[in-house]
Amino acid sequence: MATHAARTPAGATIYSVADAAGVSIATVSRVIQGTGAVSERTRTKVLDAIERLDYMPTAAARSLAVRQHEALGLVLPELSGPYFSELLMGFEEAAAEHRLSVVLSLAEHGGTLDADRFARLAATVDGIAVLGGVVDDGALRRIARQKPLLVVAGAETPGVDRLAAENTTSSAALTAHLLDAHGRTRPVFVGDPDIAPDVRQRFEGFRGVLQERGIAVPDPLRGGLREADGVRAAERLLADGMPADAVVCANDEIALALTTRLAGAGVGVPADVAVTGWDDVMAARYVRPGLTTVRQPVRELGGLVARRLHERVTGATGPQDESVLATRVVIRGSCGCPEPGHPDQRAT
Amino acid sequence: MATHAARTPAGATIYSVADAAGVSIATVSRVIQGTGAVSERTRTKVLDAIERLDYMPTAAARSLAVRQHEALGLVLPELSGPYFSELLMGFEEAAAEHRLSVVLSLAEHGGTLDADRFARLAATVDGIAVLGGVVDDGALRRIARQKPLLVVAGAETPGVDRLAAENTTSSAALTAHLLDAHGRTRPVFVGDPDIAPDVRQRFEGFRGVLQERGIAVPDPLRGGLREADGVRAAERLLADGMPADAVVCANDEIALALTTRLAGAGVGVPADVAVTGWDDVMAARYVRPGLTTVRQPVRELGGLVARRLHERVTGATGPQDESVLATRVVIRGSCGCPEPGHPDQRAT
DNA sequence: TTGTATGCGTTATCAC
DNA sequence: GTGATAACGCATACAA
Repeated sequence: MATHAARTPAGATIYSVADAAGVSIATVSRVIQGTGAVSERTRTKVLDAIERLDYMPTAAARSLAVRQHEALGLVLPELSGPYFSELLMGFEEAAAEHRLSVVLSLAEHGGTLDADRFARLAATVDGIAVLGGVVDDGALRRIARQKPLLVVAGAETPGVDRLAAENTTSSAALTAHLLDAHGRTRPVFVGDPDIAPDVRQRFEGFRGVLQERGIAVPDPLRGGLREADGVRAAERLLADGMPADAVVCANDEIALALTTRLAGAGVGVPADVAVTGWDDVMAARYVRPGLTTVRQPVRELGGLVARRLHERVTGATGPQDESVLATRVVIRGSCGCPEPGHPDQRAT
Repeated sequence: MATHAARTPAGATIYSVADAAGVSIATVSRVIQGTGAVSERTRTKVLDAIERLDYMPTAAARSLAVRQHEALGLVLPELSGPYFSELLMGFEEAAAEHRLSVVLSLAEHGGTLDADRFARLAATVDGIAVLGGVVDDGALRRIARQKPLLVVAGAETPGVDRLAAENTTSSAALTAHLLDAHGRTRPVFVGDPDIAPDVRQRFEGFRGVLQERGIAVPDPLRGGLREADGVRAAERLLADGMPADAVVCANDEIALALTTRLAGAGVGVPADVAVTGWDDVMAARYVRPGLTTVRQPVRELGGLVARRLHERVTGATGPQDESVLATRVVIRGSCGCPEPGHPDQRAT
């Protein structure tokens, strides 16, 4: 049965509580916040009234009075894979530690959050974190003038602070591993550098190693970051007569799907072609061969973002930004290394 | 550089805009909301002033005035696996369609959200959805008296509306499939029925089929829902001399880890023992044999929850709740069925 | 079409 | 220790 709003038509306010307790609203406010001195006697009277009336303060009124929303905003793209979930968890946890609530906005599939929704979000929070590429630069800068704003794993935008996990170096390490440890000579990168800043950085790491060694850098196989894109990349490779003996993929979904599609065509991994991914999703541990990939401290990143934002909001710090968190290459069998005890049972 | 708060020390308000445009705040409010009639001339004047001053309305003030937060709350446990992410996405999308923002609270690992955080969340939204078991009944009922509250996939609580995906029937179907199609005679359930209402329902479906056929119902192998719990379950089975030829797991993580641990001990799936999971995670499609599991319309569920909540908030509907969404058994190789073209490339 | 005035439910600054 | 009372920034009924 619909029960609410039956007992208290308009909801109890601080006034009704004050009335019921026979005190002023100032006193009620004092006992609620534990601020100022209140006699034990009146204190219990007030608490009693609150209990009886099921009083629940209206956050909006408080926000208006203290001129703070006590909330942080977070804008993410689709929540696919463990990356965004982890980021969100870290963010939420850190926010909660500061008694801040988190307001979440998700961009529609693959696109960017429309300016109107973004503005409305901004109006309800004290600071905002945005995943790179999910909001266009104009809207970004417009909001940045008004409230603390952080871009996560995004491109560098003048006047906007940035936080990210390291990409270029680990991509270079991965690529070098393929060439040096496994003697691969025709590596190719799968992923569109223009789709996101971190994909670009991963490609840059790849490109750098090839150039160092005087290997011609093949055009990346451009496409999205989902399984279907991995299948497509595999088919393009197949159609071109497999012009590669190593494939550095922008993420695990692509790598997994590509590997399977290749296997379906009789191309073996890692025998015929080595494959690597990015993110270390659960499936990377369970497939055979295990997928060599890169693990990012995503949760920590999320926490760091929330804390930084809070610092900005409270004005507790200067502009010491542009932090980059270290990542870790996880070696399994898909690059050609001997498979370590499979699967790696340490759940992420 | 920290740029905000430099240009507009206290932030522009509707008053400063009215001043700058040479009109009253009522007019400003009108052009902002598109309510009432405003001459084109003053309209542009106002829009101009807004632009110049970088005016951004304060949501709290509006909320106070309209007596609505225009926001929905969502309480979830840890965001592991695709289940909660999907739910969240469906919820957010539907909320956005009604121009409602979503504020999210995550319970600390495995525990319940503390009453204080829950109350504070409730104070900032118009309605709340809570995942079953994440908030204790007392707090639940207390809030339910004040605001629309929905429990997702939870136990039935008097006075609290509930929404869920179907569990019992599909669990029964899965179990019957194992017994009838594959001639298994010693099935066992892995998961703790007391850990969550849907696990209980899955066990009930399992139990029902066994009882129907006069098979003694073995105690469930109790444990959590993570990979480590699957490993533990496998080891208990191994230690007991494999008293089962079919294992119905409460979710895919458990099933995957258990299968791998069993394989490590020389027990083959599905040859020696059939295994099934729940949720259809990505890894379920990529392992060999593919994992037979159950797919739930989680995203739709999330959307339904948000819409229902919005109906309650706007008072647009009566108490026609207790909806249950249908699920679908996904047959792959781990139950003993011939593997269909692997993997099933239709990304979820 | 536009302006005035009041209310929304808190917090906080004063007096007492 | 307690109580008036003025913000806080917006929406809106009512006048003009």
